[in-house]
Amino acid sequence: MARGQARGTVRRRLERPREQVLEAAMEAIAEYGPAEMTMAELARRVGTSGGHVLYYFGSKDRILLETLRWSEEKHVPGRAALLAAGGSAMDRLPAFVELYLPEGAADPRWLLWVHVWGRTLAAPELRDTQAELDLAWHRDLVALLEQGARGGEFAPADLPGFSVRLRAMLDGFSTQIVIGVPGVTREGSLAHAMDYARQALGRPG
Amino acid sequence: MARGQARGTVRRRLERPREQVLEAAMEAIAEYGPAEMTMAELARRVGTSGGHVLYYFGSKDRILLETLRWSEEKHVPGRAALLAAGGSAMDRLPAFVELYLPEGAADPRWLLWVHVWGRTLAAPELRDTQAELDLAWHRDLVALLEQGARGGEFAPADLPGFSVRLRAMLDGFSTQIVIGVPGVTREGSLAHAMDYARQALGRPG
DNA sequence: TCAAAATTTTGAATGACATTCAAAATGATC
DNA sequence: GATCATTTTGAATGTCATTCAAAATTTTGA
Repeated sequence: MARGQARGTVRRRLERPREQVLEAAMEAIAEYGPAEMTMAELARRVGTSGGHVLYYFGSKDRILLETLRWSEEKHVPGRAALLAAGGSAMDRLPAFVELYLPEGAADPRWLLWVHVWGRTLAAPELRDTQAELDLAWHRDLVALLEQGARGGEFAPADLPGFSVRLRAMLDGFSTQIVIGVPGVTREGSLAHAMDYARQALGRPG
Repeated sequence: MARGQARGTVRRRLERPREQVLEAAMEAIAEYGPAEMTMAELARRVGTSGGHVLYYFGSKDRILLETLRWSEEKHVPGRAALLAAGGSAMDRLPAFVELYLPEGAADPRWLLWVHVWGRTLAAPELRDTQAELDLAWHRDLVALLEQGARGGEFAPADLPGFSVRLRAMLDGFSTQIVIGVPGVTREGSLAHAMDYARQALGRPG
């Protein structure tokens, strides 16, 4: 996974340069958006030079991709807790969806997703990481659903298929939320998603 | 709608400059993608100067937005025919979905959608047109569904709500198709969408 | 038909950027 | 502590969208 950034070498000036840069990138993205975040500004924030940031990460695309990964990783514990919590899966599903959706318009994590989508054809090396991050959500959603199925909460169904469909729907809503389409909210999107989920997974009887 | 481009003035050099530019833009986007299409290249294609294209359209954002509109307009007749065709709405729904989805990876219409999403926060003037184009799909989908409901094909339900959910799902699939996520295809996405539709609109009885 | 007025068209700046790179600084190794 | 490897810098480079003043062309009104 790592690529030479962390192979045992000791750092000189910057403490945890990777962390620092990604954190600064996230802040800059929250302020300006991914396209408007410049190497110079990012360098200024971590107290180094633009050239150095690029020496370290290789390209702006890679910085943004690593920032997306870093931002996605923050959700892992929350999802794990949700999976471990026990109880009704259907009752936990809204919390899962809430983790998935953007916090609101201009949520930096989702700004990154949309930005990275737009860069993927030109920079196909972005694809693997996206697939990997997506798979993490898929796995955990399917795991949650399987808990529900095992517990008899809903009829045995094509759970992975449902996960694919639900996440596609959530991607659509998330896109609209993050770019600020008027009238599309986190709450409304959650309601839509749960409407679909209840219909698709409805009680066995 | 028009803004001074077409208020009765006679054109000089270029015949139908708007059409020509948008057509050329579409071709360039199909070849390079929206971000990589340069003003210089676009100008070359229509035999004018980069400065002129911008004099005419104001900004690259506006060109891309107008190109998206132009590209969307091509779907209007197809949708209208579908609505006028009569017969089972559920049977016509797949054709609607096929119109909605990208033709495949790198479909220029969908490259434009994704690109415009990414520009929307920085250029909020893009929002109205997006909403307008989206509304056209929504209206026609609801109209098709209402035909089905009137014909007793499915139980009376929240048709507009279903349209919102289905199109969110289709947006999610379309994004993945257009950026070339491996394994996500037009056919699979159609099947997913119809799976949802049948479940949500299933027979009254 | 012609001259002023209006519009279009050009192409050369401008200013922002990501990226590259050679040189300088710093740290590791023996 | 001298050599080697790595990191860091900051000044080019090259690519763009965008701007703008000047030139070309068309329209208008007599």
